[in-house]
Amino acid sequence: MSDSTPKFKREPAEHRREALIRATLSLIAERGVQAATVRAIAARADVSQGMIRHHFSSKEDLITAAYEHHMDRLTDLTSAFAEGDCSAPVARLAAFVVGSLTPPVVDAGSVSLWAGFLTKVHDDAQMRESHKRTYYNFRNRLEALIAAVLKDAGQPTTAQELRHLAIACNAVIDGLWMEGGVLPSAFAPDELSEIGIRSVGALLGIDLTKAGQQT
Amino acid sequence: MSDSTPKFKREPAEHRREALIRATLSLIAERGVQAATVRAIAARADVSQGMIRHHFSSKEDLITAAYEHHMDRLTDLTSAFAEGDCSAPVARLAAFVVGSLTPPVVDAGSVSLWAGFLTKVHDDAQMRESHKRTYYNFRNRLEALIAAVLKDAGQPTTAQELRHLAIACNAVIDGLWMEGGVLPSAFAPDELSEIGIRSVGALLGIDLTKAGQQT
DNA sequence: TTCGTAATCATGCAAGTGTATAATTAGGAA
DNA sequence: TTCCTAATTATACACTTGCATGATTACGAA
Repeated sequence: MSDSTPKFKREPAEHRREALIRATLSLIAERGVQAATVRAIAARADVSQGMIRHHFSSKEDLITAAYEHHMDRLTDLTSAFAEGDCSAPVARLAAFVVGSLTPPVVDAGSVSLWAGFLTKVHDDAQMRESHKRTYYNFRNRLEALIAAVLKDAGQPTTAQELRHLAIACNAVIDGLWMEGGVLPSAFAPDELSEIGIRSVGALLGIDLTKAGQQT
Repeated sequence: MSDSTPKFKREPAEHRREALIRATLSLIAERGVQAATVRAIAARADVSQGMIRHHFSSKEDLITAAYEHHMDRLTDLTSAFAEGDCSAPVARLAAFVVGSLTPPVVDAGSVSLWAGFLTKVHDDAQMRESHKRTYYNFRNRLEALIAAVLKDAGQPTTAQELRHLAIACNAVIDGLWMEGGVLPSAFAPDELSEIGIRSVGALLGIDLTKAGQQT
């Protein structure tokens, strides 16, 4: 039997894993967690449903992997703003804030995705660990930026004070990010990032508005 | 056929609805949204599963009703703090913030519940409307408290400025509330409310720490 | 070329889902 | 008391879910 066209193609395991994760994320972002069924994911990735169990130990495992991928991407996306050519600490912090509060980081699908995963954090230990990791990852980057800004401004701070400031700034950013994603119509364009810049500035006692505008 | 004990009792419709909503909320808070099945809810409410369709047009309808009930309760719980015997605006605002950031408002089940509902906001119009209502309800109460504080302090403000401050304060509170519920071990007792008090104070340019301690 | 094997697919299964339906029955009205 | 009706239950149905199984098949190694 001479086959003309192969019925399927063998891919490196890593490619397949990525494809399945991408399919999962797009599905959840569009139609919610409950829409991410084994069959739907396989269909979107253009593979048979058996592939999920072959490349992941369970569907839950895939979901967890997708969550980590998504959160890491969000953090990276935000950090990329701060890593720009601007060298002054205030400018980098301002860029970080603006990056967190504008598309594509602020996005309905992203928030919905995040909320869906949050529900699993409650009873899944692995998920909780994953959330903890990404939370601290983001907050620690923020704390480092804040420390640099304060040092640059000649404002001495204790470690505890710094920690509190990072927690507070993180909270404003998270809160604004969330509402911006859920109720985009409730805010004017650039309103969120403007509020973010001013709020973080107020929390630190430093004016970030000039640094924020130049971005 | 002489019946000794009745096989069931007839209850006013409102009682049954409340019982079903309570059962739904406790179930979701404990084991997540996906655990809130028709059968599980009925079992917890000690009724047959047919009751759900009899008192609500669908399971989704029950879920929505439960969501509204929960969010209204959270807002009421928080507002109750501000309505205390303290008459000074700063004290009332401080009490509002502390109330938002301590149990029972800060609670793992509450946050998980809220996150579960948030995923539905994305594609269910009725849910989105409900979320919008509760969000504005909370934010407007906060804005009123802020306005009173600023007026009391003799700080004139424009409407837009007031709006921005309310959005920002709301964001910090939301962010802190969320992380406190999800990662309770990440914060010392009273650390959240302390950060909240200081942050809101910094945003408004007013010291709330004295007013916060007395609560 | 031949062949082994791991990747891939097609199919089936048991459990659980929301909903529909008809049979019961409590409790007030006549 | 006797009925009537709406609240309540019990059961069944059609469908979806995640997972397991065994048959295929691509593709590198020998």
